[in-house]
Amino acid sequence: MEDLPNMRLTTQRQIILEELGKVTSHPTANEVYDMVRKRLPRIGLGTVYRNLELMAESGIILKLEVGGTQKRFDATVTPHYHIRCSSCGKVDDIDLEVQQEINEAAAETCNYKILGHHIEFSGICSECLEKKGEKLLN
Amino acid sequence: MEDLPNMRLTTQRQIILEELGKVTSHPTANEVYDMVRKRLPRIGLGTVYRNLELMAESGIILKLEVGGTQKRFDATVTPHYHIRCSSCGKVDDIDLEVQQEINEAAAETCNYKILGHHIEFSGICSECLEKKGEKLLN
DNA sequence: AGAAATGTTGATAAATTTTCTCAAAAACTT
DNA sequence: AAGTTTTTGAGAAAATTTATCAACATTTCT
Repeated sequence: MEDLPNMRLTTQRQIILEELGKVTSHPTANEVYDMVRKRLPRIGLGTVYRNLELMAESGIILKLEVGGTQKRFDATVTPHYHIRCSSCGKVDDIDLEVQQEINEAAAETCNYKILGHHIEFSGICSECLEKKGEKLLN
Repeated sequence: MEDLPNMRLTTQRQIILEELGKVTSHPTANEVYDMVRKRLPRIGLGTVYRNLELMAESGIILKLEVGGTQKRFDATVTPHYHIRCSSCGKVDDIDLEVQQEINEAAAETCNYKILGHHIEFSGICSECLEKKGEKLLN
């Protein structure tokens, strides 16, 4: 938690951040590990986990705890929603305006202090729709 | 997947369903296991996982893949939203009307076939707010 | 009712994902 | 450049979930 005093900019951190910034998918820690390993073959998986977690805590990146068993990470920190393919599990951004007003609506219905919200759509991506079409033709 | 032909109503299934129906929290598989074990001490954790999964697939209960590392289950299958305490991790229902119209809005912005959506609010529950207050006083 | 077929359980092993430990290495300070 | 603090990599360990399978239970078929 207390990582603001002396958070060092190591090669590992730079490259993790760069690689995450390159993709619009929302890779899991293990996928980031694979991406980073091409440039830093000796990096440890623990280092990737540790730094993704630290960066998420300090707000540099976003940690998505969406459907599926694994956490996913996103270099885009401006608020936006996601859609997850129920068939293949991939997660895309969805370009829908953020509805700040529902936070107030929510605050009235419960005694939580509301911090924010996230909307996750579920659907079938175009690739999987095509595959299903193929199957139906056979 | 193919569980419609002859899905038997065993004692284990009945009790899992009953215990899940008793609570408004959204217990994890392990919490359900603890609840059920008081009545069926010899039940296996695998049986609980297996049946929660089967019931979720057949639509009898809801599987929530909300924040946090564990899956949670809900005996209420009518659509509703959730709020998760960022401090203690518990999940409550939130009584906000379901916004069906955002599905159409989402459909226009991407080429997925939209199946649905879920909103997860994050906040601090009243218990945790109190605890924080106590800490500040010390 | 008894035999055969099918479905389920509990126990355990295994897989998956994430976190922890710690000596060595790297990055900052002075 | 020596001292201090932070980070790394490697591996062990923890936590959660899924798979395996023989024994048991339920249903179906004579």
